[in-house]
Amino acid sequence: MPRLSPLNETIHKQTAKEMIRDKIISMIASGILQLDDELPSERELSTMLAVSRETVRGAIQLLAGEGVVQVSQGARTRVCRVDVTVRTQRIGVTDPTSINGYSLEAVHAARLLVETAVAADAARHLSADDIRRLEDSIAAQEQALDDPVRFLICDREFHLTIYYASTNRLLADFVVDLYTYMLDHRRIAMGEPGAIEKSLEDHRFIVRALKMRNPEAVAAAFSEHILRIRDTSRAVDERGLTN
Amino acid sequence: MPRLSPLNETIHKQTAKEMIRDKIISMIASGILQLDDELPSERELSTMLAVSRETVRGAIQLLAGEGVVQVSQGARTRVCRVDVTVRTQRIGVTDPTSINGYSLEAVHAARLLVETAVAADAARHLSADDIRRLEDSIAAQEQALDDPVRFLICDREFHLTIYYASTNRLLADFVVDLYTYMLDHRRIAMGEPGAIEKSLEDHRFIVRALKMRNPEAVAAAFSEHILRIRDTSRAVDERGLTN
DNA sequence: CTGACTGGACTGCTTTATAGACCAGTTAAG
DNA sequence: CTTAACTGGTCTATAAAGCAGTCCAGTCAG
Repeated sequence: MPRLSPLNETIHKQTAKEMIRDKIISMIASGILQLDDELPSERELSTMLAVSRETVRGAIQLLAGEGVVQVSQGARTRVCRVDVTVRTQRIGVTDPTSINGYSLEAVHAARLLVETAVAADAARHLSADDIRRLEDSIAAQEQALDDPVRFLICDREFHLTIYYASTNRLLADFVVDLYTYMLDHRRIAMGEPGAIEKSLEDHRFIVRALKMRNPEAVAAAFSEHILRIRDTSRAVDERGLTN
Repeated sequence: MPRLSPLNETIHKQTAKEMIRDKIISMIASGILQLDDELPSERELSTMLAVSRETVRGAIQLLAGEGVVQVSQGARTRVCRVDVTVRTQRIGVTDPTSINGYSLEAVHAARLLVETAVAADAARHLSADDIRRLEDSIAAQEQALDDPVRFLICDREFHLTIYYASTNRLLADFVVDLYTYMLDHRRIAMGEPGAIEKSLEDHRFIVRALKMRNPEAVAAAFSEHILRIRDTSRAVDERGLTN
């Protein structure tokens, strides 16, 4: 047993407070909660998440301390910062070249391998309903060309619809994880001139291939999309190093 | 946001006691601790796992209650049952056709896609040291032909050595997860006549391809290995249904 | 036999989370 | 404008989990 010795791993204790904090942060990072949105009330959250109100309050206090939310007595708590990440927030280190300890290049490579396969599988099982949802998403993306955050929300809807149309839920969940890991980096990358337009173009191309139900074409289109994301990501990193 | 609504997920609180319990169970399930083996002493475990002795004692009490270990004052605690699973133990349901909620077929498909890619990458980066370790493992496997549990321990060493020789740690970790998920099912499958011999043969073939540093050959050999495992697994399931 | 180990038991303490009550500020409907 | 129903802020009492340290009792090998 030379490489793995489970006995020596220390356990990772996390308080309920921190778990709830992370849960709220991930809602913000994924765009479910947007800038200036109201959080559910403390009492609502406590029943939703099945913890006491004190615990919810603890989590919100942490978030307030980090400047992520603005609390004010009598009124609901509001989101006032959206540049957050679950993991980096917890560890306290922000390393733009790695996600959850994995290099960005590793994530790109994994997406290239798995996501194309998942998408190809989705091409075989996409329902008419799914296709309509994808087209709706594209229409929404066209309306969000100058709002990176809103665009990313549509982008998420678009990608997740495809992932969950595949028949292998294990791989779909894995790909969703990868996609979620990348969200913060994508938000930065979306600031690049032309990045949003290019993404939209890729999405249109992917939908066209999906409607033809041609797995190979879908895989190719997805591969191109991911490679473009990778190159943008590399460019941002390069520029980040010279700044 | 039609498919995911993280707000309604209840949080999953797990006490340190339970985490340690699961950790010990997974050591038993993976064959690191075998029948009649002694557990490390409570004081050793507490320093190893960085928790208090009380917590370790709590975990052991849970295990004793489930009949997994036998404690006796003065002497060390011993393993007295090995038919355990981390997940099923916790959920209380045993479904032989699914792992962690994913269908066995999904796991096989995922392995087929990802594991072959990881193995091919490993072929390009395998060190001489790794090759020696693989050959040692094969020798050990030859000595364990009539002991399924011991064989599986060697099998694990063999597979993990290859996984971690690849350059993409994200995919390697993923594949290790898949492999670990399958351990219980493989223990059952190893009872099939000829299963161990076939596996050993596959391993020899894989090592030959690895030594040639031929990624395509390695991928092909791995693919064959996984397909064989899948077929054995299917056969066991079929038989299980007719019983 | 004996001494060094093992698990068993107990105390005191801190931290975390729960449940419930009440106060104070906000907001929108009447 | 008034008010009633919300919101967050505060406080209590209680329970549980975990930690640290100590001492007891059984086991086992030198």
